Amino acid sequence: MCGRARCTLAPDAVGAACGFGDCQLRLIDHDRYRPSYNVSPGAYFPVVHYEAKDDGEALPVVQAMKWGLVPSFTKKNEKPDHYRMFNARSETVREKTSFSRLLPAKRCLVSVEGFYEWKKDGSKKQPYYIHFQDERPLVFACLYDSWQDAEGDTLFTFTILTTRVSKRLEWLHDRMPVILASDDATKAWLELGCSLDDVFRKFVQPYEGPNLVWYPVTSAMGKPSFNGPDCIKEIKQQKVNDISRFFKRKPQESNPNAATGQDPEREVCDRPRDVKKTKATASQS
DNA sequence: CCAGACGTTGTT
DNA sequence: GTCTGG
DNA sequence: CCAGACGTTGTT
DNA sequence: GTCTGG
Repeated sequence: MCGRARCTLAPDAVGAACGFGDCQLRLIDHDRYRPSYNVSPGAYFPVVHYEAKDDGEALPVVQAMKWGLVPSFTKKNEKPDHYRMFNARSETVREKTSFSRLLPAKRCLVSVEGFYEWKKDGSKKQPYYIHFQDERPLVFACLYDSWQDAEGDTLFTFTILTTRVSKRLEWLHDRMPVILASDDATKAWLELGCSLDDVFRKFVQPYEGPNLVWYPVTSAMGKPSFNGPDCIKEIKQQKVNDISRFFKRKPQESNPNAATGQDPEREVCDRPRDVKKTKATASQS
């Protein structure tokens, strides 16, 4: 889960989403970040974390890092593979040596407008765009690391924690990213005020809120080179899907919208078609 | 002790 | 770096 | 994650 | 099916 996303956020929006709306965060390597409607591992994202200073102080910064963890112990001559560790299972992240070593001091936050997930229907694949209804950015719990290449250049990379899927999204997939949807949650992940056990029990959980919504988008965005606002433009459902549904052996049992008669594949209807800001009723979870 | 691995996804 | 396997 | 390629021989 | 490239 979570191998593609939209991130066109400006640094101030990233800071605000991560709970630093009241201060100007220092930017590191920000020129490397290219806002995009279709980002995959290997691309730079604006990442929020605490930078340890020499005097012991730790100040929050927005640093451009590549999606797809390249651990510090990677061989210098090795070619970085950003697709090997772009996700980390939250259920096992404390046991896995590659990730557990990062938990004490390499936690970070990544903010995006939304992410993509492909619904598999036989041989057909239909991508969906998943986002907050009020267009508030999502914040993912992440871990980062740095690696020195053969030339001595330092590469900063991160991985997104995943968890089992929420009830509302289980018709689509069985995994989802760990979404930190409150300032308490982002602060707990970044600052670790309480114990790791507490953080995992309280905040590293599937996001179940009803304001996380979705709609189908063009399959053209499956091509990583396809970019622009058309990636998140809602499309009408294909007839092919209706036909394949007719021939399905079993009906969809775990569909939370079945009782309401709502089509789970077109969950959100009343959203603006473009990127303009709207006066949405902001709801917090 | 040293050597070697260190991951997630989905699909079957 | 740190854990597992031999 | 998805998309796209996936091969050898001989001859010029 | 399976590997590579983005």
